[in-house]
Amino acid sequence: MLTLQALRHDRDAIQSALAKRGLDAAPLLDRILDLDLQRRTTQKEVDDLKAQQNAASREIGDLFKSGQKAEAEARRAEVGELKERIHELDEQQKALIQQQEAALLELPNRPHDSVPSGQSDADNEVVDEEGTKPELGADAKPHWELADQYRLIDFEAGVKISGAGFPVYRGKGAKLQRALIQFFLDRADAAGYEEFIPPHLVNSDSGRGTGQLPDKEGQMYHCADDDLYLIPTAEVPLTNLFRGDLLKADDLPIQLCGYTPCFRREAGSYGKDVRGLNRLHQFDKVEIVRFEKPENSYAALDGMVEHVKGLLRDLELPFRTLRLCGGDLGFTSCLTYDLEVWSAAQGRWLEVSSVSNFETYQSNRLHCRFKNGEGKPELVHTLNGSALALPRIVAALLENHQTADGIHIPAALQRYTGFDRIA
RNA sequence: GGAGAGAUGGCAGAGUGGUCGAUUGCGGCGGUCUUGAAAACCGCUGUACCGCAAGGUACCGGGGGUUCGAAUCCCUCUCUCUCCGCCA
Repeated sequence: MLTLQALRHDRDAIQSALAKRGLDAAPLLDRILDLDLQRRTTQKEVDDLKAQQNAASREIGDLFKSGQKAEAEARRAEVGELKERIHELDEQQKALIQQQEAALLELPNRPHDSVPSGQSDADNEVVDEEGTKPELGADAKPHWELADQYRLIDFEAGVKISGAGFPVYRGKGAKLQRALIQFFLDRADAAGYEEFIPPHLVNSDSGRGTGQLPDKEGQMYHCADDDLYLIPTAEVPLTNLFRGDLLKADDLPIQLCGYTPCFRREAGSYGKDVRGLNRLHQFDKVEIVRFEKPENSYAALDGMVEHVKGLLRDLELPFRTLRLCGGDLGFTSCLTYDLEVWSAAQGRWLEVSSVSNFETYQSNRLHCRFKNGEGKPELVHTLNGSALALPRIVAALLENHQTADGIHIPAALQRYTGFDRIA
């Protein structure tokens, strides 16, 4: 969430930045600042009363020690009244803080200056486009047909054992998954990201830390008996590794990566979006995460985008980069680049990566800080990106690289698959 | 699942009702010494909120209670550790 300090100092700028999301934040901002004023007023009052009580307690202690019992008893009665009033004000202040927290949670992150305003994904800005879209014949097949033809993925078996959105990979289809994961991890490692294998179930504190809770409660699978959530992305456990920590300036930047399965309920999805591998309840992803000093975070963001582009180039997939508009920008993000690959047989772009800078929005909830040059604790900037999510990559690989005599495996991937063609 | 022990500042670890926001060590910062460094010695070194400031308030796992006064006593929750049981 945004910091109160930012809201106090930059209210108007924040309001106009949030307008790019199509959000009229004025009422909420007014409410938060009003609650803030009330809280400060109450605190001043209660602090003064507590100061009186503390002073009285010290005196009473001294009186008892010097044997002035009567005097001490008299003072005790006085303090009784103070206590009542203090308790009352404490409760008031607690309520104010609670309301303020709730209001702050409703407020999304402030979009970066470069974020275009817009309503939906139609208004996203295409930053660049790279690679050549293949010319496929009229008999080109979508990936779900190819997956069936070459016996790579059994969607029906998945339906039987779990339900829709839980594909079963088999044979070369399974090997391709494993090859991609290994390829992505090796590339992340080469780029300086330390590999982690985190838990796949997390507690609610972790969900709150990265902003999935309370905002996207319904999107995560929840194990009610143990109050644990299946991770929707490795971002959650990886970022929460440093929840509550005070880092040294020398520790930064921190670069992590990890492969995990990801679980998403995807309530409300339908139609062509869910066909084949386009949208799943369980899928595999390699995630990269960075903790940065504020002055470095946007350079780091560019570096992450470049890293992802390198992967797509080596997979010989045509792709484009989008700068998300305010309306499409995630709740917790300041600036997000989406990378999309061209799905030749479906004739559409598929999102395969989302790279974001959250600035201090997550670290404020996480209480993750570092000691800056002056030795003062300061919130770190957090960033993350998919590098990469597998299903749509597989879809694009199958569709784009289909030939009359099978599916060609990109050269960079062959040492991982152990085969150069699926036939 | 059963029994017991514990949770204190960046880390380690004292503190069992009253100047305790907290002894000490390590780490960090500054200084003396040195050509430089190490060692030694000296000093400083938690966070948040309110306040122009002086200063005030809160925080010893979370929540509640007793008391004029709680790190310290009571209740409760969470977590960690040890032992036993079960088990990949």
